[in-house]
Amino acid sequence: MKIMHKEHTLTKNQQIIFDLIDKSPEPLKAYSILHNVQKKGIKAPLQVYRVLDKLIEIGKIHKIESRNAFIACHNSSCQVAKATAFSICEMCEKVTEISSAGLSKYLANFKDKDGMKYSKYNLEFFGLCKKCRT
Amino acid sequence: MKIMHKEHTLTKNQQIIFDLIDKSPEPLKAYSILHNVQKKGIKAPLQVYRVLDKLIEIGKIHKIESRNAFIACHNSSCQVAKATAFSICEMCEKVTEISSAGLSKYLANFKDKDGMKYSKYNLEFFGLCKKCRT
DNA sequence: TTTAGATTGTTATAATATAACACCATGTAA
DNA sequence: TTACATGGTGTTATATTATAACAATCTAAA
Ligand SMILES: [Zn+2]
Ligand SMILES: [Zn+2]
Ligand SMILES: [Zn+2]
Ligand SMILES: [Zn+2]
Repeated sequence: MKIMHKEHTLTKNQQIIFDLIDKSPEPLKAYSILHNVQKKGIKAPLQVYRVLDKLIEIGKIHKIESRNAFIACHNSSCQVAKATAFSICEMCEKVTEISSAGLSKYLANFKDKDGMKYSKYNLEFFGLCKKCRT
Repeated sequence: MKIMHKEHTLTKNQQIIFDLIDKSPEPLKAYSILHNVQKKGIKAPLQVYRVLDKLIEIGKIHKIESRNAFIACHNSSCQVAKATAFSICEMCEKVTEISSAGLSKYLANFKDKDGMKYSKYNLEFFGLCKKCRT
């Protein structure tokens, strides 16, 4: 199976915003991104949201729905399928993308009561991270 | 194990808003709720959001995070644990709460690479519903 | 070169959600 | 009874998140 999502050539705006998200240790919110790229010429919310939409579409970033925040993808298996899973610490808000072959296989093969399968899903686990548990 | 979440006595505002959500065939958005209860004396967004927060806390409703919408719970097993799963039709936006012992068991027992388990999670499956597939 | 598609820049506005503060009802303890 | 704690309410204002609409520009293929 050919993987092509990493091969997209990003435009200037896309590269600027992706770099910012990619080097961030935590998910970034849209207006925080805007604030950080204004000095690079990206001045309006819509410019940010358009780039975010595109980066999501090509699998370079994901949206953490429960937080309205965006994180770079570091999981080569989830990008085409848009099948994502995260753990979220409710204390410090640390977010980690889960890369588990077992989990993705289970979910991709899950059938609802009508026998319907779903290749696209988003799963968010909530708890306390290692640091916050101690 | 004693189940107590259904036993909450709702206040007037809580009952009004829960009834509205409960009888809706589709998830409702906060401002749509507001619009529909203004004739009953609930006039401000904050009154709605406070009730929504409480109803979520006691397990009577869930939030569909990817849609910013609220749906009544019809699943007796998910309310204490706040472990929820939904299927969402990307065509008609129909949302169904998934009640699968196998799925909830699998997710409750899932361990991440640090061996961490999560009793709280939210899963949203995306696809086409039966009607939209044909 | 022409054309179609994608991207950009811009202003304005819509939609979603919370802060802050005063007031009220109910239950419990002194 | 009084005092206090808790949770719910009403209200105004504001913060945060996201999209509409339109014109201009760039890029790659035919
Ligand atoms: Zn990913
Ligand atoms: Zn933590
Ligand atoms: Zn439920
Ligand atoms: Zn449908």
